Amino acid sequence: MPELPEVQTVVDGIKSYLEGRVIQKVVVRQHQLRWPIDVNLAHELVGLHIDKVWRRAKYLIFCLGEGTLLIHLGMSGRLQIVSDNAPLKKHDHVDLHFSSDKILRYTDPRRFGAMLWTKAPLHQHPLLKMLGPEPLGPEFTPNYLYHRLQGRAAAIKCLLMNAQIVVGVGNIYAAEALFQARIHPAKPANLVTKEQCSHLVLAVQKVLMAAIAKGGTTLKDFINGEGNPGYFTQQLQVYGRAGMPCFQCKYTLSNMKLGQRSTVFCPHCQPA
DNA sequence: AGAGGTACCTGGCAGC
DNA sequence: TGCTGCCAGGTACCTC
Repeated sequence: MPELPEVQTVVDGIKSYLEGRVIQKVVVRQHQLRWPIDVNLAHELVGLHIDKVWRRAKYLIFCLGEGTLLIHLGMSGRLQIVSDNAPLKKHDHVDLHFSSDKILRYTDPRRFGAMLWTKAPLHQHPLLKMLGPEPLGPEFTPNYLYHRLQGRAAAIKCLLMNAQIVVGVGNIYAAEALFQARIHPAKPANLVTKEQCSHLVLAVQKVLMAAIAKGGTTLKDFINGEGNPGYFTQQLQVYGRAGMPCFQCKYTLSNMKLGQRSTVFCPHCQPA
């Protein structure tokens, strides 16, 4: 499942190939993603030059001169550079062709992803303008987090996953960061202390950077088109380990639902 | 405005 | 074996 580290890995992997190329042809086999792909997408994109490929939150952003292609991988999306005669699989929804024998292929079994074309300035785009700071950027500081949590009674984990507070922290990394910071996931956000905010900011950055470092491994699979979903799993301390002993204290890890999401934590290391 | 719930979708798995 | 039902996940949108 693509979280921020994997999206970053995808960007790092494809940008050097894509930047400077001109889109020659677009094939859309499945329009029904999270939002339907514009029926004119192919018509709009053909002939455009890819100036820049970058990431904001979990969105991949292709700057194409007169407009922008926004791609979200949702839960199960993949972007691969493959040979133009690579065999077509069931959920290969979109291909971008260039003046070479390689294509960019978008695959997404669960179709929670999105591919949107916009000519509006990016800072005004409704999907981007409400986003909080990047977790690895200079704005995400203990002070910032502490102030954003004031007056909020919701569980800290829910706010950590709220993209208006900070982007890119999904269910896995929220659980891992709270464990590292030794904060109970259900703790009301306004009761999290300044000191805990310091630990939490560091923990979020640490788990994300560790995963990005591991993403290098994923990158190979990604380029080879083999796909290995097991990345980073060896390093997970709590996620997916409910009922198993805590690596730190051997206490049995608990599971609870917060915001409809399963949340694993250690009742001993993360006291209420 | 904030909090909680729902919808979208499919593969994988448990239980019958 | 085959069916049913639940779960996982990100995020916009709806309701209270």
